[in-house]
Amino acid sequence: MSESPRRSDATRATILDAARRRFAADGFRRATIRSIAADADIDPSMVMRYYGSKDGLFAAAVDVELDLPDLATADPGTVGELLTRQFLVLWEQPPTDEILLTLLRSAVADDAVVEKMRQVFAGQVTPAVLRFGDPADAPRRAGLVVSQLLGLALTRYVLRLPPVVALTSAEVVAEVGPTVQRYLAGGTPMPSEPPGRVTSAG
Amino acid sequence: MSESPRRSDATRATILDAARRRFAADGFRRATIRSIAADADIDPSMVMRYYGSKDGLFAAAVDVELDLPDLATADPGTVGELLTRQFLVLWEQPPTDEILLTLLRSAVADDAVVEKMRQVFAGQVTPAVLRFGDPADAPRRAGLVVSQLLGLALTRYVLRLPPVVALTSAEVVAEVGPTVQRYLAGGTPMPSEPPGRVTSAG
DNA sequence: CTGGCTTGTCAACAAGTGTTGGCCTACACT
DNA sequence: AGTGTAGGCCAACACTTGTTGACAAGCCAG
Repeated sequence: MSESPRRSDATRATILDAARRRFAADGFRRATIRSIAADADIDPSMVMRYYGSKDGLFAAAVDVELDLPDLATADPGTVGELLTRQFLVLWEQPPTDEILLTLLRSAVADDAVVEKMRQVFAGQVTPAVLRFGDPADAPRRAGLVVSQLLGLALTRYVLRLPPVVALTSAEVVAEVGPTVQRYLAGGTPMPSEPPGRVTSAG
Repeated sequence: MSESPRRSDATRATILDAARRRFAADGFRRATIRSIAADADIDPSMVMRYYGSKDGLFAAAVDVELDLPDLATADPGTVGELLTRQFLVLWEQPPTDEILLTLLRSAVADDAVVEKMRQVFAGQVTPAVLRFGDPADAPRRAGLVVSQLLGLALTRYVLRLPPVVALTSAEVVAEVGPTVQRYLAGGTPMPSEPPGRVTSAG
């Protein structure tokens, strides 16, 4: 498969790198082929030649592997902190930091990217949670975990709310970790139809 | 103050209504003046005449008053659930539902809207939290609360992750309420230098 | 050196954008 | 009725976008 390394591989990589930065900084729609090409110091038409279209370039730019830790072998008591800490690493270290920022920024504006995020959720997050606790509950628990962690990413890396930015990594783990832990452990406080209890909501 | 009601007030309102819907559905950049005008069944130039520019229209469309409950007079034991429930109401009832969706969708793509969200945070959320617990800690606690609640909105109303969408309002309150409660109560579980406790995090 | 293929450049297209000015219509006031 | 003014529509501008095709330069095999 790894055929003769083309002479243009360097250009390809340069384009992809510039694209990741631009997409992360501006989101899908604001980032233009022309601006990406300018950053990479090449002609816009080259982007088209190597990636077919802007969509093709984007797809190549956001191909991500989260490499979540194996929750099955983790200490059940601190798995929430473990996952939170790993999440911070993903968002603060290359190359995933720019990719995730790109996904989040663009997902909120483009339906196609929303689908991509659902795939990441279903294909990488839920399976990780599946290896911990009751499998029947896994999607629900994964959803709750993601609601907290993506909210953290949103306020810390996109909206950059000062108090959230000010938190150190250790503080984030100490504050948010227990929340993730509780969601992962999954008390299922009150299903849809409790047998004999009173439902306070209609 | 309330001068003679212009004949065009109805048109103005129609435009604003269509704009809110379009902005909420498509975000700032995708929503075009032309599409909004088409929805309102009027000419695009009318939008310009009444709102000056697309930015002016947007500013008018996202003017929002959250009307958060007074946490000072609330039951301190269930304030987390109260705030979570109120948050759900905001996101599921007109007219705030479309406005908030618009803000969230657009904030992630436009820096100007990010600033607007910071203003809402600093001007409406933090003051509400300020009326509960230690004032010195308020921004930090408000940030954590918002990280959870905006993450909930993101996964439930924007990304529409199936397990999160499937939750009933009561279930959301039951699951997320305690998290908000814990953040609001603000144990400051473990600053930088814990006195004598064992820290499992490095 | 001479072909053929890759790599790169230039200019242009078609579509869609926000925005503007001119013109027609219809109401309100005298 | 006549007239001034506000409400509304049409066509066009200037600009940016993704995308395409023609054409020059550079490398490699013969």
